[in-house]
Amino acid sequence: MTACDTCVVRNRAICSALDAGELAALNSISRRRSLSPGESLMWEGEDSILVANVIDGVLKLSTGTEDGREQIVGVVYPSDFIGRPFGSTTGHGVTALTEAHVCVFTRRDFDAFAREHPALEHKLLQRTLGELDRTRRWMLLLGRKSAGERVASFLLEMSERLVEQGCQGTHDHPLARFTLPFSRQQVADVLGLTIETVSRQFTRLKSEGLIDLPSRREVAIVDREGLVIEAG
Amino acid sequence: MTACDTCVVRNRAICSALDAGELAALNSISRRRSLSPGESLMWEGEDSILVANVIDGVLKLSTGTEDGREQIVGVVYPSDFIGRPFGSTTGHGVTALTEAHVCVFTRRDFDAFAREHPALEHKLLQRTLGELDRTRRWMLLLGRKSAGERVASFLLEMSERLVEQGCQGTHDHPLARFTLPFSRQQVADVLGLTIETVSRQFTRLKSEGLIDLPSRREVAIVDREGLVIEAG
DNA sequence: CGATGGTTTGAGATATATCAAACCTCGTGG
DNA sequence: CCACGAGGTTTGATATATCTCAAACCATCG
Repeated sequence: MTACDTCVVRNRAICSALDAGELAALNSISRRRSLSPGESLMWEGEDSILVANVIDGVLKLSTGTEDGREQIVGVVYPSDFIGRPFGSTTGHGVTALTEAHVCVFTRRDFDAFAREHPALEHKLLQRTLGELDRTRRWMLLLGRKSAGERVASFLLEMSERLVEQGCQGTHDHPLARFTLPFSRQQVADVLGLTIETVSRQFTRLKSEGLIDLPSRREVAIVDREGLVIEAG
Repeated sequence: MTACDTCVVRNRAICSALDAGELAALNSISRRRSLSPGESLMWEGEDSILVANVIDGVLKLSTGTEDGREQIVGVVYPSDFIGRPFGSTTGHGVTALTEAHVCVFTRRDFDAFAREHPALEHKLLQRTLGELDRTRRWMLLLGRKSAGERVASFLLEMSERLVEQGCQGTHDHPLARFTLPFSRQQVADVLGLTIETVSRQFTRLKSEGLIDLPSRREVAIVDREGLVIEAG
């Protein structure tokens, strides 16, 4: 009985490419780790020592300029893969936004294992291609969208990605209501805006009846149609 | 004697993972194609039918909003891979910026071939991971940098990526002078700015002695140090 | 209850966009 | 050979979205 046997992301993470025996081998080089909100798993520019799978929680990937401006360049959810295999350095830090559990490997071990398991590499390739698609879509937002469009797009994406993926195929209806894993400042860092601008857009969308804000971290989408239009 | 035998990117593209026999098999499902500047190889939102390797030339990957705003989300050079294997649709158009030659596969054929050649998939994974890194770095530029910083960063990146990679390892000195494969409008579409702002930054950098502009498409980097500082 | 950290609101400053005109460059045809 | 026109580029004047700075506000927790 290994940790993998009870792993909740067993069927969705890249590990799903492996059979029982292979999984046992992978398990033997892995280590579980818990992270509290704000705790970092890796730092920008650091030698790429670790890679990991997200079991539980939400983490941000972020870079910054010398003078302290920050940009969140990615957000990862359960079953997502973290880190830079087959490379020497990580271009961004990885920090937990919520309580999180990850399944960690040293890059050395993981690289070696992956090279011997093409099915695993295939899953990783698929995941990486998907992440690249998503990242490029985000570039349109950062390069060309207004503050209002950015915030609306952001809320829609959140409502889609925060769905608790039960093992059974709960067929991915976007949420009408959810708790943001981000502070206002972090939302600003995702969208390339300032905290004040984000706050103003939130209140505007609320006053226009498109969303509701029951509490600081909670969002309810009242008029999804309208929000889609607002998202440009 | 196949087309691959004389291919100039033979040793740099993902094909370098294959031996002579495998290469012959790959060659049999490939097709060469020439593109003139402005010609498109795929369109945004289209079913993902083709993938390709760039042999020669520079191409842009771009998306846009309904109301006509455009954002270039990637630029590909010789030996780069184009398209979305293992996926159903392409999220961005692919258009030649210069005369270009590509080596095209149907996605069906390529997917099948790749699944049987792990070494090829491994190369593709490495390339995709690198592209993801580069794209995320670009997000910092789009989200947090000023117009001046963007243009300076752009020129530095150009000077690094336009190096003619000879077969022998000409060890990648960035160019002091090069011809832009972009119009001013396209530079604006890469940087998320307007054409006027780009133009003004070019003339400013020139007047400050950091660069020279011998002609519309040519750029000479006079003070690389200064440009790096300017890039933020 | 008061302190603290995050958030919202307000007033003003500023970088970039927008609109418009002048300016090159280069190819075409008289 | 020169005049012309067209497309792209630069320059200028103004508008505006977003940022900046500052204060008020609000939940939370000791």
